[in-house]
Amino acid sequence: MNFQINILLGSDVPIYRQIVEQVKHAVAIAALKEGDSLPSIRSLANRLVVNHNTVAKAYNLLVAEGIARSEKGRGLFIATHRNLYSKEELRRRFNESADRFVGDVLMLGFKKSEIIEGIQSRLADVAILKD
Amino acid sequence: MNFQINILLGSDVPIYRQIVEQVKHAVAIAALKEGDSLPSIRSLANRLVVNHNTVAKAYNLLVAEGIARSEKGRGLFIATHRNLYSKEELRRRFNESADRFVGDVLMLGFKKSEIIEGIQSRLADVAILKD
Amino acid sequence: MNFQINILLGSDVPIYRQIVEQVKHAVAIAALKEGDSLPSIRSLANRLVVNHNTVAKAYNLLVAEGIARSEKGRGLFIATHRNLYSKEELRRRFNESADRFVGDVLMLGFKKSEIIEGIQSRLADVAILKD
Amino acid sequence: MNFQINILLGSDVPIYRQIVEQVKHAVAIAALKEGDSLPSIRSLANRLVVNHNTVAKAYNLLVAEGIARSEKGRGLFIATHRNLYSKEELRRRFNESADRFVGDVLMLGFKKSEIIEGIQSRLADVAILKD
DNA sequence: GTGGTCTAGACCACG
DNA sequence: GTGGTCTAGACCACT
Repeated sequence: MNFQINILLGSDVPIYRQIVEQVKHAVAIAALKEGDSLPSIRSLANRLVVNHNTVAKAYNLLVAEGIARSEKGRGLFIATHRNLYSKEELRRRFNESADRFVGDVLMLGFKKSEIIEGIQSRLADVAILKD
Repeated sequence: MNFQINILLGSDVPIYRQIVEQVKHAVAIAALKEGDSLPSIRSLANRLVVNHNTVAKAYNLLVAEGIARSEKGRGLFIATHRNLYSKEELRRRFNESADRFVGDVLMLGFKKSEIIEGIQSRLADVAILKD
Repeated sequence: MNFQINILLGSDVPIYRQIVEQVKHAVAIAALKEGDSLPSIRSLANRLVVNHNTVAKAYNLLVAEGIARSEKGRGLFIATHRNLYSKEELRRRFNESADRFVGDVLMLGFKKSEIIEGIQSRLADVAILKD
Repeated sequence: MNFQINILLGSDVPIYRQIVEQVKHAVAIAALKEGDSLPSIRSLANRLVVNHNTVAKAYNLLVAEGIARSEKGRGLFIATHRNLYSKEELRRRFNESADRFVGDVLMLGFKKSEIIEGIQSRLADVAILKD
């Protein structure tokens, strides 16, 4: 299973949301498919060196959102894939993120060409991606 | 002066950050230029219907980042641009912003090509500026 | 951990700055090292008998200057040192600090030689450190 | 009369205190002697490009501290010279300023030798000084 | 428990 | 009028 979770401790986005979003992303790019199992709470908490309550919170959210389902005593499994957001919602979120990014780096003094190049370079580092 | 601040209450991004980002954006698109004055803390607080400390916090941040300068008893003004950060720090901050952005939008399911296009489109807005 | 903060109420230098300066000083003389935790906002506020927001403001400044890093729900820690500022900015800040200091003590009537001697004597305290 | 006042607008020490301290300093180094006249409020305010109330406040303080005396319709004159501070007070103030300066620049990463050199260089720029 | 955000309201210093 | 500091107390998110 080519599925991996990495968290940033210093980030402003909480750890449990990082986990949720990374699972969502893995589902979106089909790195995780229906029926695939997720690591156990304790093993993942152990691996990420975070409190197991944090992982539990993320898993609860995934279940609440219908992305995963829990089977008592067996673990967590990916549920049927559904489209998670509407097109408009996706575009709105994209623009929100993009505008913050652009504002930040423009104020740092980066030029347009440098911004494009920089993004391309960071994208190149990302391993598993369609396109 | 065609400069306006609007905030979204109930957003997950704190009010003071919304203010900071909008001022940054205004500077980036040259709606605010060196020497321009910002609305007074209390008048802006009044207009946005938030507490004046919230505006003060935003303004403090702008001062800390070298974007504005404060003159006691006179008000806040857009500062002359100076190269505050070292090359490494600039790169670090760029990567931090870029990784956050890339992480966010990849999780939303956008593809590399879409991300590049999206950024280019958002950058078009700031055509007035360098590069 | 031989680290203690004491404040003078009624001083003309604000409480939050006293805290910032004492933490900086502790780091300078290596009484605080990378990874060391700072007292929690509320416990320090309690101990100093000041409002927790005042401590929070001091801690925010330390984070902004890259001296500390905050981990939500865990506490504040001394950050790894990084070269935050550009050469020009470092020089500018040095000169700013130096000019303020020189101005202050010249106005007190100290002579050049006394100033140099005085600084050397204060620097002796931080003998543990570089150079 | 080799007496000059220069103010820093961006400083954290208020303009009126800068004026007071510079007059005190001039008295301390005998650039101003008993009976010397000070510039008129309006002329000084004009020269420094500050509000004349600010100059008036400074002059009031100088009179209140017994450093100057006002003669109605004629202007302000330096009063008899007295020692302004006790030795202990002077030393305490020196150390306070020195410690803040040292703390600041050490945190900026400057080394002891650089600090001494830097101070010497800034002192060299100061024009009128005994020693 | 931790830090982060916000409000309401006060007082001060400066111009 | 301006910004700066501080208090008291609330609520939230995270671990």
